[in-house]
Amino acid sequence: MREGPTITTIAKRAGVSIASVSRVLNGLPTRQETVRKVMAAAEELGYVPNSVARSLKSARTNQVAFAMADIGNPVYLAMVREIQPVLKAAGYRLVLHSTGADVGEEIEVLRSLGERYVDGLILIPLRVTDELVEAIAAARAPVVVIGSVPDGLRVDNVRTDSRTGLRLALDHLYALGRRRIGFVNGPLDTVPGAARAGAYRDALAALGLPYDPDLVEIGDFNRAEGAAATSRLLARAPDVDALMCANDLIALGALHVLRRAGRRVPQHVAVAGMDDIDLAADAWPAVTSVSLGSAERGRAAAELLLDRLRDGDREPRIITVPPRLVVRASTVGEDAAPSGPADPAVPEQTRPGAPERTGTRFPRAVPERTAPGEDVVREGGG
Amino acid sequence: MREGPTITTIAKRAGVSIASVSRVLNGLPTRQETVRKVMAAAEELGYVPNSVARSLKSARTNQVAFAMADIGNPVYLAMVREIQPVLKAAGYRLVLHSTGADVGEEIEVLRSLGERYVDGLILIPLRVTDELVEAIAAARAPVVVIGSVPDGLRVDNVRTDSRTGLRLALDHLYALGRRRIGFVNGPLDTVPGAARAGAYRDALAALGLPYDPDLVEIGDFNRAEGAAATSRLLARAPDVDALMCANDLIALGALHVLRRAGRRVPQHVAVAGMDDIDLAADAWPAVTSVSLGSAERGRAAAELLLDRLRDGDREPRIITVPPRLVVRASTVGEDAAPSGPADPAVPEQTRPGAPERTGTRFPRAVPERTAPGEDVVREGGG
DNA sequence: TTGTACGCGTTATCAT
DNA sequence: ATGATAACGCGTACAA
Repeated sequence: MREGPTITTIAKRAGVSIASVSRVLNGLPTRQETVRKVMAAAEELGYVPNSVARSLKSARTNQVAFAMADIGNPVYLAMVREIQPVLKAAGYRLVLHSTGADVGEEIEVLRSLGERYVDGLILIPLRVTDELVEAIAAARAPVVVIGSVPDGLRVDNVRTDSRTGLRLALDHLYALGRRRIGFVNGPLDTVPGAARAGAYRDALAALGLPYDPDLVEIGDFNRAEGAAATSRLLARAPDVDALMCANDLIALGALHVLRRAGRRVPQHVAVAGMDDIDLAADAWPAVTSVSLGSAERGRAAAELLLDRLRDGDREPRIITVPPRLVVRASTVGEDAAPSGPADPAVPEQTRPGAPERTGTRFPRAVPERTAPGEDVVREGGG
Repeated sequence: MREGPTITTIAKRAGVSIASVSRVLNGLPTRQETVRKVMAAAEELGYVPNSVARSLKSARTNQVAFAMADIGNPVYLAMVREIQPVLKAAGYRLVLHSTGADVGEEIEVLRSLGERYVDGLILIPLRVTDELVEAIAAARAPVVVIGSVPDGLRVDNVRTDSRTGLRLALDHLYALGRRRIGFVNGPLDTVPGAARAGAYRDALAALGLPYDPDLVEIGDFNRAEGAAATSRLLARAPDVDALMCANDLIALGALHVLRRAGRRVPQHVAVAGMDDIDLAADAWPAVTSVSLGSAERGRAAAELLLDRLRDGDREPRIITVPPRLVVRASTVGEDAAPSGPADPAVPEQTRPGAPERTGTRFPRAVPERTAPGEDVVREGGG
């Protein structure tokens, strides 16, 4: 782990000037003999250009930051998995920031852009305060925000339409005959929480259903809190026949509680979630979910940022990823003998677009049929 | 997004030299009046020190890289979640590399350390080739390797003992009366795959059980391949009464296949996995798993690296995280009435150490009993 | 106490 | 074609 060689080292070794070394290394026109000597010296010394010095000179770091609340969240994880390869292909490294859903930390990340350690930032805030908006506007490097931001904030933006998404799910539940549709939401002071609360009311109104406060509960956007909130809701509204969950983790918690309470899903209570995370498809029964295109949003954000890094002066752009309802067993599953042969599997449907992914990642090679929805045939086995 | 101010800008504004600005900003003894002027100017201009220039001067970047196969893998994810806050607390940023389990990419990351964009690297290779070992030895920055490396390689190292871990699980299965214990392993050309293959044979021998090739199948370390491999194994050895899976994802795939095949878990076939990922505890039935301390290993690696960054000359250190068997319903679950009141919950046990985590993350506030293992009382309901 | 000047490693400009 | 030299922004001896 000795000191690394610099162009100066190479210059001495090759008996030329540092300028020549630089030219050779950068492929600028140089005499063959010089090229040979420099390359040889560089090879022998195991030269690797110092990216810090290069950054200082070029004012570019080839690094991009991604800041989200917690990488443990499947939605953010799905985004990172898309963002990383896109950036990598473009020659950028990824710096990860976990803000713990703390606005202060998000603002701190935005301020830190002044340190110039990255060329840009992809930010996905949970709560959008005035202070955050100011920080975004004052950012010293290009920023792409995933999520809704106030109109007038000139920033590249990737969003989805969770209102329409929730509407898709409620229409689906209604079409199945459900009329007592509960709603387990996340905190109202978060952007998604607030949006989904409004969307729920609107959707009910559009369907001609009354808004019943007893049918609404709030917990955090995770499985444990989702379970707790569902318990409270069940206690207050025992006649609920469907549960709309503000995200899939909440839905998984709901499934757990419903099973414990002896309620069959979907026979007694249909369950739908949002985000279409992998676990939703793998759950038992598989969870009907509104895909908000996490992966697509991640990719779009990365590409938007890369584009902006090429042309810093273009107008801010907004990309909207449409929601899709992915229907699975938790809303349309059917009864079956506990160990008997599978009933006709319920095909997974995607609306409104064409199906882009399946509810399961099992290869065709598996002998057993692994069509989505099959698990439901065992769910109610009692 | 105008050009950021530098110390030169501030110097002019405050009417002092750049040296004075630097002194003030670094808290060196300076006249009060000068301090005031400089701070005022810096404040007005919104000065933020340029980390690139600082790095060039100090030869430290305050960045650390973490390279693993795929952040989507729950084990690596658990590590990142531990590593990130530890590094952050020490003032380091995290640069993420996904190598896709490609040795070439891992070597590339090691070589790139010569670019000096990070102060150190935490690497978790899946396959350890001679070339990789050479690259580690020749690394231009401190490296901490998670996983087993050849003796004699002088590098900070965090490992676990998956052989003993697998032994714990097999002893457990044997104690439960299982004698036809199958093994669903990952690729043999990976370090964990090879180690576990040997451990399986050794453990069988120690227990006085014969080694039966029909009881062994190999797939990749994921759910889909685990399911496929399990299917093949079931076809070849229908009398299998226990399945040891080389990791939890494989175990989840096995659960799926067993359910489809009408085999009850654990009544007909007991299932055990490795890694103790969150999904193991949340599965249905909850999966008995050998914890290899992913989080602990991540934290240990981060701390080892930080320590090394403070003292680059100390001897390489090896930290071994002991495996623990976490017993859950997939091996010790019992029958119960499908919808009746819960049987005495099977307590989650941890061996050999004391229990450090529970099999569920539901809060006590949840009305229903949420003791670990409770799911098993409903599992066999058929 | 403060200012000048140099170096970190690279790229780019300008003579030669 | 090549070499000397000036930036990039910061920290720090050294001189004043």
